[in-house]
Amino acid sequence: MSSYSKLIDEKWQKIWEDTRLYKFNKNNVDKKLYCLEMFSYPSAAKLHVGHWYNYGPSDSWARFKKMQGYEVFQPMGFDAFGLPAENYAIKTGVHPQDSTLKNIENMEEQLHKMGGMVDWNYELVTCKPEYYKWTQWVFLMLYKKGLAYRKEAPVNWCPSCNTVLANEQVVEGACERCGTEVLKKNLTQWFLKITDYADELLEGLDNLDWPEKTKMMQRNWIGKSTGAEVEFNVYDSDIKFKVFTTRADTLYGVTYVVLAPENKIVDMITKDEYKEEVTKYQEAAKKQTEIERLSSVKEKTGVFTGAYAINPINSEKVPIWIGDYVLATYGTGCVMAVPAHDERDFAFATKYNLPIKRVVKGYTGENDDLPFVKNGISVNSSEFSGLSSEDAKSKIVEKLSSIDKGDFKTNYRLRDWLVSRQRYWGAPIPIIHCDKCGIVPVPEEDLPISLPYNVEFTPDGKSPLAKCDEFINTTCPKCGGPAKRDPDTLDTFVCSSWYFLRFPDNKNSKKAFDTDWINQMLPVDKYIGGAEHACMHLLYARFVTKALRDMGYLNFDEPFLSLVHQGTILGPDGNKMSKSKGNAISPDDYISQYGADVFRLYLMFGFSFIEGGAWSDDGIKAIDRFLDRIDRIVDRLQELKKASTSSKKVGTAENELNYIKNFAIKHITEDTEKFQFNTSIARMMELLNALYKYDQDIEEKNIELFEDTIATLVTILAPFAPHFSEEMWQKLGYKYSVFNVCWPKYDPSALIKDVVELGIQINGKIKAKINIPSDMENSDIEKFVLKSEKIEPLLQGKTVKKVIVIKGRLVNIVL
RNA sequence: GCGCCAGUGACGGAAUUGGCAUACGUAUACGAUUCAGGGUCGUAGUUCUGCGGGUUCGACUCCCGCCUGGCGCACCA
Repeated sequence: MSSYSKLIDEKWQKIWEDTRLYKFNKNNVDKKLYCLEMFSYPSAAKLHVGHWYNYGPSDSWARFKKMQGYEVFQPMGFDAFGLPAENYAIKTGVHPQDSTLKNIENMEEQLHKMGGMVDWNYELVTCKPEYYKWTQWVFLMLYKKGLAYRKEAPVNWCPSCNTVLANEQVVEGACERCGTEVLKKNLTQWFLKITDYADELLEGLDNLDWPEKTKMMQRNWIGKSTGAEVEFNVYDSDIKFKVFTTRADTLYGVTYVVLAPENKIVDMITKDEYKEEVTKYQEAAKKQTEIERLSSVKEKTGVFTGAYAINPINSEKVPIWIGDYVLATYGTGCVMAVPAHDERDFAFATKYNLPIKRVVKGYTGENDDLPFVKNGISVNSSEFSGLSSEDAKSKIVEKLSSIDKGDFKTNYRLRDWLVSRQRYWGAPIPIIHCDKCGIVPVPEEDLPISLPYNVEFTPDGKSPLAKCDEFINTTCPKCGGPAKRDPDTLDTFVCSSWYFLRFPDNKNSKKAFDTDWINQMLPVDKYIGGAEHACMHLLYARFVTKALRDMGYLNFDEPFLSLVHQGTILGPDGNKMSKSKGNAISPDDYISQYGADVFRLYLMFGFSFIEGGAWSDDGIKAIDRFLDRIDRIVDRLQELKKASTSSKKVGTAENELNYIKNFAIKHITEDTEKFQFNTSIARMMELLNALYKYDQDIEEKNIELFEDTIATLVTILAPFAPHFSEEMWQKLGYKYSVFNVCWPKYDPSALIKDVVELGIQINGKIKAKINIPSDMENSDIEKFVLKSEKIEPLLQGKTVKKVIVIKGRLVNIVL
């Protein structure tokens, strides 16, 4: 049995706290390293494996960096506003504030038990007025900069949560949280103009040390598309409309146009005899759920409006249809249909017997059956016939531009960020609505707009705050007349879009943060958290950072220079852990049985950090054994020191041990840097095995080397098993704390072996292994190998065509 | 449907500027132990990288096609 247990954890946690070992020293800001893990939602349940898997390994990385001499800033906080607490309140009657604060207390205690290197003086909690005051300030700044605006929009409405959802929170037409089908509803909502930054958000990705996959997701999400806008006139009318297209080269092939059913001009152009049909279709489209509307397998439908449009390039008259496969929210809400060269238009035209006109042919020999959607050579396109699709695109747009009927245009899939929620548990939007003065921002000095405690928040589709008289009624700061506060609260992603700026200056009561100080402390050097935030939180945080930079509050462009996503730990059965499946692993049970370090080590050793994988109980026992073995070798050293004197000999065995020690230092340093904790720990195990071997094989030991190697092992282990390593360090009789020791450096000369073993291949197949002095020349190696007793017989009667010698690795003999 | 990533012993996983495949651990077997069980210590094996082809002296690694799994996007004009 190991002497390590959770008692050791408690002992060192107390000592660390008493000695303030993890106090962040502001004077060393020149050596700062901001290591941030995504803060967590204070849930009622205990810390789950996911929390440990995020915070444990990240903490080890941070400790590793501290030992390398960095002044590590690793804060901890809580993303404390949001729906779960409110839903819980609706169900149980416990006020969100009460449950949230209690949960935070719980989680703080549990996080302490993990043994993280956290300076808790920098803690922040987003639902406390001293934090959300500044969330409101950020909103006001965005408003003043013209980046926050209100508009009526068809929004995603979850009838179960009774709230508006952002596009990102709708998954396959259903509410991300509760799975209920999402409906459309028209409401006046607050938006943040993230689209103003679309291009910079896209281009900035190139220089970030982020997982390629995540960058790709953001690129897709932003969805930059370059093309042209083309203006069509409605026949017999003054009405004009624009379409967006990426295939201006197919303009001669337009045989009809389609408007989204929601498009405003539909009612203006529809001929009387088609009104009934069109209205019916619009109603039906409105009733459709997102699922039906967006399903790509669904057959395309539409109705004719009776109106015609004039193609600006050839003055052809084409019918105007409406169809729900055209999205009101993308481009201009209208498309020009080229059935010959677009699959959707082709399907639609076939169904409704609309003409199909080829204007592109394939290159010689290419199959160009319709619909032919690739680039080719323009045909039937007047003076543009014969041009390549690429050339025709630009030439046609240039012509349109010259007659003022179109121009090059870039579109984005990214939409503005909808931030208002008809919910209680969030930061109130600091805006006042006055009948006389309209929208009036709350003056900065009046912040925070406090969230009242006694509010009826049962959902009925209205903002709970609207029903709270003492909150909603106020006076207009401009005219002094009676006015109402904005009844909505901010999306919690607003809270988390700037929290990393607040951490280093969390106690500042005068400003959200001090610009000079934050410019020194940021950007975050290493950001660690789940991949599920790739398109929301990470994009919003980048946007807010850029906006604040443009207002002069920051001098850097990107908040997170380097990003790592941890994988997911699955249940022992390989499925996602869940209570209902009964495959959840409770960290607490393991902590009390084995101690925090065993649990943390197992999480680092048993998986590739970014991959994750299925839990296994056997793995944790292996780690327990590993620590036990270290404990025993430390005891063994004490014994040896008492019993015998050290030999000064440095022979083969000593060189070998020294080699493995330096090999371990080198690789652990490199691997830990890259979050490859599993291989780092494997190298420690090898080093430990070498120590056991040395102890067993060698009678007269070089105890100094033996001790030095053990000390190195404990030092290297410290970031991974902090409590245990402190205990061992103390047992070895060294001065507190092991975390004040410098991370060891390896001696390159110790890694050069006198003799190396080369693999000998004949025609690429390994036939033998031969020891060769490492300084032997290639030509000598060749001679030596060919004459060696293992190889020579194999070459009898054969001609050696070629010998390839790869120094230090292998020799390949080609026959 | 499109895009990206992955597929390695019984298992978790290592090794990709092409160079001794399976480090480390688990499980298994055998041996040792003042060895009941358990623990501890030591030793051992796992014809070979999803499938088929190609390039090469040499391919887990590069190229082409396919299969399987995961993730993302999904009428974006």
